[in-house]
Amino acid sequence: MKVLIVEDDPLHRSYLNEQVRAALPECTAVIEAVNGLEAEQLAREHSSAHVVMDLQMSNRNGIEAARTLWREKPDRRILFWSNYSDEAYVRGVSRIVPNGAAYGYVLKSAADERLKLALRSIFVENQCVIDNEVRGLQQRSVTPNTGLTEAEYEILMDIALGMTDRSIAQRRHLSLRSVQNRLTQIYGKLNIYQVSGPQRDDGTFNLRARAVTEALLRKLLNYGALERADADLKAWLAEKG
Amino acid sequence: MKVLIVEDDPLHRSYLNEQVRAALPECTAVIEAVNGLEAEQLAREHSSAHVVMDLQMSNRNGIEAARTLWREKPDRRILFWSNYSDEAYVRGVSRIVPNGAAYGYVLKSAADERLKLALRSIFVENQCVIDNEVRGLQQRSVTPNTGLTEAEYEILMDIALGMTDRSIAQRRHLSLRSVQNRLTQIYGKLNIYQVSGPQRDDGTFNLRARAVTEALLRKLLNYGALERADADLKAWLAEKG
DNA sequence: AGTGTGATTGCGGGTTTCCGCATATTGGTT
DNA sequence: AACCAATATGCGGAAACCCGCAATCACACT
Repeated sequence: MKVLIVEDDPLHRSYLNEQVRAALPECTAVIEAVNGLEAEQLAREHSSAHVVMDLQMSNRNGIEAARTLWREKPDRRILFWSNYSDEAYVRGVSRIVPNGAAYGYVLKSAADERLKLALRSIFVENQCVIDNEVRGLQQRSVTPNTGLTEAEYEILMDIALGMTDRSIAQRRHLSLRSVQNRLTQIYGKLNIYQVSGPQRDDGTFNLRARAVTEALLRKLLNYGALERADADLKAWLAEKG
Repeated sequence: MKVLIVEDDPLHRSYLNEQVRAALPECTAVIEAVNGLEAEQLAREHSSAHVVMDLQMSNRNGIEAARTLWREKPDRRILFWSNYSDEAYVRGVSRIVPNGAAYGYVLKSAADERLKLALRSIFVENQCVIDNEVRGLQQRSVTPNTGLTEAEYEILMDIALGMTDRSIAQRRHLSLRSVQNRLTQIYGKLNIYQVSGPQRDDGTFNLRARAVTEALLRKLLNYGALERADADLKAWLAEKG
C-alpha cells in the first residue's frame, strides 16, 4: 500500500507522515506533496496510492485537486484532513465525491487515535468516515427550514460573485422573477430581514449584499468556494462569448 | 523575560515554544494560550511578558486580542506570526498598533533563523521587524493608483457588510452623493468595469456586489476583517438606537 | 491675493432591485 | 379526475443604485 500526503504546512506534513506510518504498518511508501497541483502529478505516477490531504492550500486547493483525482480514477480513496468544518467545505466535498467512492473527513483538532482509526477504516476497510461535526452539517442542509437547498445555494453563489438578477436568470435558465423569488427565500432563511433586533426594516441594509455577508459569517461561503465559483463563472462567460 | 505564546494549533504551539527557548536564553518563563480570549487574561497576570501570536484563531482572533492588549499596555511588544500576508490582515494590524510601539510580523513560511532573529530584534532590541512580503503591501496601499486609500477602504468594508448608500452616508457623516462618488472610485480601482475582457459593460455584474467579491478574491478583505467590522457595525447600530 | 487640484454636494434621470398580487405549471396524493 | 402544495412566470410600482454634469468648498503652493 502506498499513501500520498498532500499538505502545505511542513509541521502538519511531518506529523501526518508519522501518523500514517504508525497506523498503517502495511504501508510500503509514503509520498508527500505540498499543494494540489503537485498532488495531481504524483497521483498519476502512483495510481494505486491512497490520498490524505488538506483542503486549504495555495496553488490548487484540496477540493479542486480531489475533483481531478476522482475524475481520473473514481474509486480513489481520499481522506480529507481539515482545520474547519465550514459548510462551504462540506458542500464542496460532497458535491464532487463520485458515486460509491470511499472517502473521509477528519478535523485536525481530532485526537491522534481518531485520525489513525480513520486511516485504517478508509484505506483498509474501504469505509467512509465522516467527522461527527461535519455529519451534522450534512444533515441540516437537507432539512429545508434550517438550511438552503441546492438550488438556493447556487443562486447565493451567483449573487456572491456579483451577478445581476438578469444574468443569473440567463445562466440558470430561469425567468427574472423566479430568480428574485429565490432571492427572497434566501433572504428569509438567512434572517436578513431582522438583523440586529426585530422590526428593523429601515433601509440600513442592502439585502443582496447583506445576504452574502451573512453567508460568509456563517461559513456557508468561504474564500475557496468563491475562488472556484469565480473560475466557473469565467468559463461560462467565455463560452457564452 | 517572560514570553506569552498565543496559538491555537498544538503543533505550531510547541514549535514556537521550542524556537522561543532556543532564541531567547534569557527567557525565564514561557506561557501558552490557545486563543485570544485566554491571551488577554494571561497577559493581565503577566504584565511584563512579551507576546508572540497567531492571527487566525477561533474565539477572539489575534487582531482583536492585540487591540485589547495594547489598549491596556501600549508599549507591549507583540510579534505576529501568521500564515498569510493578506492585505486585510496587514491593514488590520497597522490600524491598531499604537504610536511608537515595537511589533513584528513574520510569516509562518519563514525559516527558523528568520523567526529567531525577529524574536531577538523585537524582544531584546525593541525594534520593529516586518516581513518583506508584508512590507510590500504596506507601501502599495499608500500609493494612490494601485491601492485603496483609508477612506475608500472604509466604505468598501461598509458595502461588504451590506449597508445601503444612505446608511453609509449617515455613519460616515457624508452626503449620499459623496458615498456614491467613493464607490465609483473603488469600482475603478478594483477594475470592476472590465471584468473578463475589455468593453464588457453589459449588465452581467452588479457593481457593488462584484466589488466585494473582487476584494475578497484579492484578499483585501477576509473573514476575520468582516467579523470585526460586523461587530463594530452592530455596536454603532445599537448606540444609534 | 491668486491659482489649481481634489474632495464634497446637489440635481436629474436611466437602470436595477425588491416585492405584492395574480396566473400558470409541475408533481404528487387521494 | 380532482386536488393541493410548491414552484415558475408576468406585471407594475416604490425604492435603491449608478452616474454625468455643474457648483461649491478645502487646502496647498506661488
